[in-house]
Amino acid sequence: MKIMKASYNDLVTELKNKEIRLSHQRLMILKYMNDNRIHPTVDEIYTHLNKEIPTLSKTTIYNTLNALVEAGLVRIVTLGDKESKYDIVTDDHGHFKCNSCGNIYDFEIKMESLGSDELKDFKIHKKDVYFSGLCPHCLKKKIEN
Amino acid sequence: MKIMKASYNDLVTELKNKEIRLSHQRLMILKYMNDNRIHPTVDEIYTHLNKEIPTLSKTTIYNTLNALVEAGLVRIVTLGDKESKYDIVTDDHGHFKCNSCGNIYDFEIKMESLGSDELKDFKIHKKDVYFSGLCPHCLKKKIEN
DNA sequence: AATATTATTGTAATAATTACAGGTTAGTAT
DNA sequence: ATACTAACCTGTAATTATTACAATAATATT
Repeated sequence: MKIMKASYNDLVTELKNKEIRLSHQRLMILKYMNDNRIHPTVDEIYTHLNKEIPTLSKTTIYNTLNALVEAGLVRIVTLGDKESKYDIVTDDHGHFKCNSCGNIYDFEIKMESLGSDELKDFKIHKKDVYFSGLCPHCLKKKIEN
Repeated sequence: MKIMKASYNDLVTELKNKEIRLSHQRLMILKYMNDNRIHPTVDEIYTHLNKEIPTLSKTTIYNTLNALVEAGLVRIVTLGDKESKYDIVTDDHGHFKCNSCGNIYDFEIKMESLGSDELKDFKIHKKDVYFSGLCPHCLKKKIEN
């Protein structure tokens, strides 16, 4: 997993490598994603960054995220909620969603072991593994009550 | 996988077991899901059934599907599209979505092999595996052109 | 520093899903 | 069979995430 958080300069380099033009908004969005590994929604990004950039528009966040997804720097996580979530960790890993608190937990997974004979003639571009249930924290709470 | 298609009477029994009241609409929707294993959207169900039940409302389809999901007779498949898809096969299996033709293919998968130490204290209710890429058919077309 | 290209912003449009109220139907008891 | 009650169906309106678009602003290059 891309656990290491990148420095500001690294982010600039990443964007340049992908031929994405630099802008204050884009860098702030990418920096937020890099510093806060919480699979944020557009709204969460907006709420947070709006304090620093009061003129920020949600459209910009959508546009930026779409560009980052296109460039492979960010992945969309669709866990059945209405709002899409965005993940800066693009290496293969699973997502667990707690149905009680809503938190999302990453977990490692051996994607190779998922190969299926039925798919031998398919070209697989993307593999997503989503689990859901109760996290240890909520499980404990539930037992106590 | 629940490959066997159920008879009409089986469907009636299934609903009664889950304490879902019988109605013409519900039975028709369930029958459609049972006969057409295409992971249909609400709109597809509506378009098809509207021929037989001209007064059918989309709200009814939403309500019915929500009830069926609640009862565990149907699963929602969220593959990044705007519209949700619904799957009557509730046994564990993976979904492959072709990015070219949009078709969804089921494939078997050993969900047990997906266990992760990191999740040993989690209560897992649901496991979803989504792949995407190109199906053999579209792959062949692409090579030819 | 000037210019051309691209990004940002705000508003308006789109579209999936849900809320709601009134008429209808299914299940049950008589 | 009939009547009754609770639940369902339907159509419209509301909600909400995302995209489209046009005018303004910022970025990169010469």
